[in-house]
Amino acid sequence: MTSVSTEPRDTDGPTPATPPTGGSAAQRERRRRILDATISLAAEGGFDAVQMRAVAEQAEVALGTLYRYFPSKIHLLVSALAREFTKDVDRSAIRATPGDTAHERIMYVLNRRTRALQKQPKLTEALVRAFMFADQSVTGEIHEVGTSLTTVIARAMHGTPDHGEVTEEEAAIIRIISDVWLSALISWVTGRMDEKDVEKSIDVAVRLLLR
Amino acid sequence: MTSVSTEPRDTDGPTPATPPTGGSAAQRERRRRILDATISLAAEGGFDAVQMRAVAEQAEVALGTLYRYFPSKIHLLVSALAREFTKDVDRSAIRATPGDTAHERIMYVLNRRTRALQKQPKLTEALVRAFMFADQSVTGEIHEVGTSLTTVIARAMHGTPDHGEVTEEEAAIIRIISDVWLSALISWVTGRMDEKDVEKSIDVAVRLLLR
DNA sequence: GACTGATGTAGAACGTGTTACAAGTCTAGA
DNA sequence: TCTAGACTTGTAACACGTTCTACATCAGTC
Repeated sequence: MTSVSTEPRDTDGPTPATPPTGGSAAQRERRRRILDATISLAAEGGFDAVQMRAVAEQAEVALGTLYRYFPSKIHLLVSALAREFTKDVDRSAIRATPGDTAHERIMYVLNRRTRALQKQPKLTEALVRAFMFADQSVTGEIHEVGTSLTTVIARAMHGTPDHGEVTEEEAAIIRIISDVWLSALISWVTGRMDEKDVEKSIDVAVRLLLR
Repeated sequence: MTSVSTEPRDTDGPTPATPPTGGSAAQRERRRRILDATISLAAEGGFDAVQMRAVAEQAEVALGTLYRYFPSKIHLLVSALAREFTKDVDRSAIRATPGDTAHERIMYVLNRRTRALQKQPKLTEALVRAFMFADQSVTGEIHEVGTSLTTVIARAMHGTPDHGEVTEEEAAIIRIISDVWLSALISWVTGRMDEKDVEKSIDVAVRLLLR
């Protein structure tokens, strides 16, 4: 499925590849349709239902075109995840997070997001599995997701939309919280934790880390 | 690759399936050969090189037999991981972990294991990716791995081979440390962290959690 | 308006995980 | 020893991610 060993393989220069912005209007439109189709299929049937032929058909592009835009299924799903997360970041920039303490605010933000994901279990399963399965070639998209998450938590920590300077220590804490959140999400997706467990495990982590 | 939706599919009763113990001597032997072949192929070429036909050939069993023992590639790899981890647990039971503080002892244990994994990057990549990609049907094997890790950390925390009663709080801390360790391992496998980063991120987590 | 290179389309083809099947082999019990 | 049933084997077939190829279309340039 993934081949780390092969060379860059693409000798052609100007592939639209992945950038969300840039390209003609028609291209941005196609990209949007592809990601919409991905989300829609994932929401219905999870990871397995996101079949490249099905995505291409629903997005009304040829299979080759799909692969020109997203070089693999994993890229596709992680890009979809990145797009969704970016929306959240934009929202979180609008106003301050409610809550009196950093703990409360972080829990507010993460729980809100967790519940949103839990409303669409299939979609979440698809996105989380893809994220976890991603290899080296997906570094860019993964990083984008990580940055979104970090930004949102940092904002919640400080309680203001402007993400000021975070100290080394704060950055470390945020990273750990992200790790725990993702792990919990995986456990939930794979049925090893229920919704309560997820909230509790994050709550414990935040409490231990912020004391 | 994975289908959660299908029925149990096996109507026959006495499948050897997965249990490491039980079955005839020949069966235990076959199981061992299969896991050995898996590890060997993974060590050479990582996840992609563990091809079911190749495993079957190297283990000198038919493809159908391989699937009777391990119902999917993911089961196979996670079982291999579980076997390796179990060995570690057995070793850790033999004598007390060196180190004067819980922090030191935990770092000792995790770093030792981390370095062992880093010596075989391809193998680690294969095992970690499989672990992360596992779905509901692999719960049993995953749990086995989680238990091993928890046990080892608990022992290190207390400094004695006998894992006495762990408090709720300790259990929570151990879980978080496991999460961070796994996340770091993934980041390392996918080239987003180097070896130093892995150690540091765990060190920070342990320090923050044990203070 | 014709030419050219990039982009898109349709569909075949290939590789690997997984399943299905027919026939051989081994084991326990009569 | 013979037989029934489970277990193995070898092999074909299928599904889906991915690649490849031949042709159509479109945008920009002369």
